[in-house]
Amino acid sequence: MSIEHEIEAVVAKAIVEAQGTGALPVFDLPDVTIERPRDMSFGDYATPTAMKLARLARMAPLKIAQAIVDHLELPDFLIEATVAPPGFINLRLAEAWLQQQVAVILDEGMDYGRFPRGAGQKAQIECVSANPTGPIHICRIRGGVMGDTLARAMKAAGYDVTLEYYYNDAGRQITILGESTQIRYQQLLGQDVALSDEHYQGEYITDIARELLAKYSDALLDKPASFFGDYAKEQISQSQKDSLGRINIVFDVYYNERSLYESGRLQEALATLEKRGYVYEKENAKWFKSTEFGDDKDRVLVKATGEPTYRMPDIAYHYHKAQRGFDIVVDIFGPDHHATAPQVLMGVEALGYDPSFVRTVLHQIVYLIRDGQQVKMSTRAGQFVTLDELVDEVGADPIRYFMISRSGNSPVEFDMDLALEKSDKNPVYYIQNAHVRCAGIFRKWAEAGFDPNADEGADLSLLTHEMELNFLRKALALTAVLEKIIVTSEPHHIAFYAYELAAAFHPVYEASRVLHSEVPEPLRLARLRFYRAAKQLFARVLDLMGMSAPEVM
RNA sequence: GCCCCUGUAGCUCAGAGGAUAGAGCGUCGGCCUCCGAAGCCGGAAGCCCAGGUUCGAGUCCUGGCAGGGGCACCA
Repeated sequence: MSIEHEIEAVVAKAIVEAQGTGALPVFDLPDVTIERPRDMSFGDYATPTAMKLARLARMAPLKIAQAIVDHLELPDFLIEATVAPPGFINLRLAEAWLQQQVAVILDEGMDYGRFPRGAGQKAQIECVSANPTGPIHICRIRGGVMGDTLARAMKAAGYDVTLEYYYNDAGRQITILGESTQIRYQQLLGQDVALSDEHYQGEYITDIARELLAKYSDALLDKPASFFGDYAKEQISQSQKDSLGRINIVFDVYYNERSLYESGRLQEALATLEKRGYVYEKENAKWFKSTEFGDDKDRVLVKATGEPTYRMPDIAYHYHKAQRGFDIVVDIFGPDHHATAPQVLMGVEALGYDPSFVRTVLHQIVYLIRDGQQVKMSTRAGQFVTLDELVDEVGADPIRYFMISRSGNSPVEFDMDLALEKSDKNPVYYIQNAHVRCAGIFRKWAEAGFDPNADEGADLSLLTHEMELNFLRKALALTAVLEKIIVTSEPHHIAFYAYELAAAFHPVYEASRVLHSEVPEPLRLARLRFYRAAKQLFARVLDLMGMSAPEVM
């Protein structure tokens, strides 16, 4: 449990106690909220509960606050509770307990900040879900990083998380892919054929055709376009997986649309919708009465040609998600899917499920900036920067960081020049440098011939520097940050947290020296312990972001 | 026309209904004889407009204004 929740419980208990002694009138307890005061001088935590209770209790907020404080049983981690106008209760952490966080961080290691919110719950996060027709667009990569980061937070909260990628491996797009590859293949063999505007123009198609030529020479000339489509699809899908792996995104499940047909789930979903009376025929097409769920017009499920629209498998897929028993499903959609997301939920509802287990997370576009200019991209026209190129150019860490460095509701400007910058201007370096600086201390310490584990059992009560304590206060906030990410489905909070943690660290590093000659020995060892914990914490936080924690840069 | 997102410092953005609205970049000014200055410290500078809800609104509601995205029997 986060410390905030522990404090909530303590305050709630005090209110009940106060009601028991008659210091407060009896009323139903509303939620107690705990926050960090703006001004640190007020304390470490605060609650505005007394002000919220004023109406219920018909008392002055200050009096309520005082009554609560009078009945407060301070746990060992709190040293002081005070009342401040207009009715805040401010709470202060015990310094000795704070110092012990160093030991806790080292004890818990890569589990630091864990909490059991999701224990026993199955969660699914769906993201990227790009079709295997070309390199993944940078916007989808954003969704992927958001999804993976959210998955890491949810795992820290004990959820059993399935990271899932849904893709269309049948239908029109694959047909066009096959034709494009076939035409390139024929061209390589000197035939006079040309791509139409509809075909994929990218160089990667020619690469695949070249591969086929090398493997099979001209033996494929009589193969149908579908052969080329299947081959290209496999190649592209594999390279998508490889590319995503390079930025530490590994999906647990690749769910393909074709399986919805093969398993009969799509047909079943459609039949169920029909049975429930949400489907009608018009102009030879089957329409979904989405207006009954608030849509502004009904939508086609099955075209006049007999082919389902993309909407039908989407609904069937979510039908299956519901059947698979996930307690929480998170769908991450880019700007091109904002409008269709609600329709899927309407489908789920029409199928008889409460759609509230599905949370849709929307995000805005990504602009790629190079030399101060926006790089224009178009998949079909073959103009794009691929994920591989991006990784080659700036590395995985900046991609991971910048993709979650903004709220999903804001666009991301991915500045490749900034990503490469090796200075405090680049938040990626700024954060990782904190880890590097810690590593440097231990490297120097070992090089000087000292016992590398000399800090074991150090006296942590010597860590009295205000900046050290500030860093530990920040460390303590990790659980609350993770919880906020899960509650709001907004993974960007971890990026801001990491930066703030680094910003709390660097002043310590400047002020609280370890290896300098004038530092007394017990203090040196305590500080060494502190930096060991700091290093561990940065490794933990970087891992939560899917980033590396380098020893040197 | 309808739907979604966004208007916070010169720029890019945080801000879970609470106290004096926070960062980064830029700008101005300080700090290296010992662990990475790849860093630290300090200054100036801001909530689109109008109503409403609330003890309390950057935050919630309504209406404007402005910008972005989307409204296919494409995915």
